[in-house]
Amino acid sequence: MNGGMVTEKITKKVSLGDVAKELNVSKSTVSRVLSGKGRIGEETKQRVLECIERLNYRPNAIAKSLAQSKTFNIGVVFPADKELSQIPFFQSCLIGVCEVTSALDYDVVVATATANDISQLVRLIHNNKVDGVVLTRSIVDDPAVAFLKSENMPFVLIGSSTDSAVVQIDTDHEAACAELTEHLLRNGCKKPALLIGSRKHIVNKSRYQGFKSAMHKKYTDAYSEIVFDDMSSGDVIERAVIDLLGLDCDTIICGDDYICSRVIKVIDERGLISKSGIKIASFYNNQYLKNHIPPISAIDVDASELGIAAGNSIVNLIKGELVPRKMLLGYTLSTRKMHSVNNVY
Amino acid sequence: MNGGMVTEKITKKVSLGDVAKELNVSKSTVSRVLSGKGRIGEETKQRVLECIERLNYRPNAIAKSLAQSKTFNIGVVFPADKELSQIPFFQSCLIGVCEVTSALDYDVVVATATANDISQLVRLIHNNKVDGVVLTRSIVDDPAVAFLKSENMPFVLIGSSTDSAVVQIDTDHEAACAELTEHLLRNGCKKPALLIGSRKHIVNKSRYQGFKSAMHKKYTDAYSEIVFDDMSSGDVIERAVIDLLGLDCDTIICGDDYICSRVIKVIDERGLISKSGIKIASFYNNQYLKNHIPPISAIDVDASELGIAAGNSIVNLIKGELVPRKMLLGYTLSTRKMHSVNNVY
DNA sequence: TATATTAGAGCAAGCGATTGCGCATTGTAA
DNA sequence: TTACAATGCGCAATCGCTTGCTCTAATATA
Repeated sequence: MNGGMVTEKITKKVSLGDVAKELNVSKSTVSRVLSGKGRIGEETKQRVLECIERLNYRPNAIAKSLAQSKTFNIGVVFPADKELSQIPFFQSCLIGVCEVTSALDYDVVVATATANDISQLVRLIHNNKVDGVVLTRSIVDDPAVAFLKSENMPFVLIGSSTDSAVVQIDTDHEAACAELTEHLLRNGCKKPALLIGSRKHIVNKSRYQGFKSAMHKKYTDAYSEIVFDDMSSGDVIERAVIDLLGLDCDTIICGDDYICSRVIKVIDERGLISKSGIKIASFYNNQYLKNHIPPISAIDVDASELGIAAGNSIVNLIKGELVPRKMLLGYTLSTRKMHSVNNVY
Repeated sequence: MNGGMVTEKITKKVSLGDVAKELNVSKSTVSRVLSGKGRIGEETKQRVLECIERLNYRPNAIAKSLAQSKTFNIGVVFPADKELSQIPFFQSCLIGVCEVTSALDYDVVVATATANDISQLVRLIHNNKVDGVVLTRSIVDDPAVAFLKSENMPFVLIGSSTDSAVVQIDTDHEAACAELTEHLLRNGCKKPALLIGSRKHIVNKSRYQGFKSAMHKKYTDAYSEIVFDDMSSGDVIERAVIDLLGLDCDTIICGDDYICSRVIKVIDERGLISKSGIKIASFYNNQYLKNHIPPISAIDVDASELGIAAGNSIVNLIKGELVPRKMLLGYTLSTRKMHSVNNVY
């Protein structure tokens, strides 16, 4: 707008003291108009605000942190395990958390972690860099949970925990899996199989429950179940599928997109979809799998919504407000049908 | 280990002053043994270290930041645009950045941004919360780049820029696309088409160059090219594919996984893969697409490697060291063949 | 032995905010 | 008119750590 840019660039950052000096008022006064705490005359207030604007003053968050012993940062733990690092679920969570916390004037600092290595998280906490943490997945005996509790650090978990003291935000996986299963049974499925990862992941336990209860309602025991302890190997999954095919299984419910993609591979390779009419269902199926022909029925979860809820909860928790101990968010059952009518599913 | 836990939990955080007092030395001394700067006698040093250990003292990173006017945080800008939020590429980048910065005692704070909205980034910078920034995608006339330059904030870009002053870390997309194209031409492809997103994304310009130069080498003009301005709509992509099929195109090179998945859908729906033998190639193809039958040839990029390089560069930049202005990292051409021999590709 | 170095450690002033307390000044009730 | 409360602001301590400078004692040099 004007030619003053150059000189402006050269000037050092202006501090609260600078604007106080400029106005011949005390730093307290400036600080108080900024924070809204304390008693300030209307006129002074306006003068201060004008000056702040004019000098382009930006409060230094670090100094504020030190004075208040708060960081205004919340930590997000991001799984870095090989088999999880490709799942967009966490990415969406993160975006959701950022969205709310940013609006509440908090920032998000991330630490990656694996099931065995939480050293980045430990560093973060020990350096006092965050006021609270959100965990984005849950495993049983999670060392991260244990650590955060021992450090007395507020945290919320996206997922479920057997520890009723932790604040949990989750999809109702049990209900979701039950609903998916029932849908399949109502639509011609005779002998479904459930293919999920290790029960170390609590989500898998829930799904297993949902699956069983749906089968039970139908008074049938004609199902199979397979649980892997090591999802990272595609080969294991593929062998399991081959086994299932030998057991007259007519539908495979996959625990996540990764499993689903491997299942598809085995079936496609053998051209079995069209021949034997074996069908596939899944959870979380992402945009790639959504385009699969024939379509896959799936439980869709809005991960960014989980992130948003988690962000709100952790901030409230930090502020000492009451937060629900367990929140269950909705899901969507997408039952996709073929456009050509003869393969309704 | 012992029963002292309870009392330890109750005690307030111990500060540098506490350990100084305990040892009857000055705070400077403690500070200096921690930082390694200044002259300290060997014996005192040992005493201090022992005491730190005994009292379980953790330096307060905030106070350190204030004293040194450094935050030891680096910002990572994460795209939140709808069509990008599902791409695991950025997630891997992030993990890579975290890995190095954590080792160098820096933390990562993320800000999401879209092509139009960089307000989270602005907040981050204005609050003085980071010492440097890494951008994870490049668009022409990026407002984020302009902003960071105007704020005089060090940053590196994962991607390429026409602005030769910015530090860039990228895959050689031009070479990669040329190599992929040549591979296809050598293997029976007669009339390939390039399907990429808007040239606002610099990566697309590069690929276009690579494609053209490969075609030129082969002295052929028998190609089609299609560029979308709006990748977010799957319908647009699908219509484009139908157009291409009408043009006798025998191979489609997709700019990314999202495009690829839509292309696959159209082709699968029509059963064209087997019938007309149309083939698909892609960039970045992820674990889901990797399982596709028939296989897809693709350029693989190690995103976490890009993140690692970016993390190193930004830290060096912050420290005032020299960093290469432009780094090109490797890529892998995965030419997948069918296991059944009659469809080599 | 006298003098110049140097090693080891402390003092105190920052860094840029927040905040409890105290002191005028004004408004209000007695 | 007097006493008291409310209002508006400033003083200075504090948060926990860094760092330039100073001082002393030990060591090296002449």
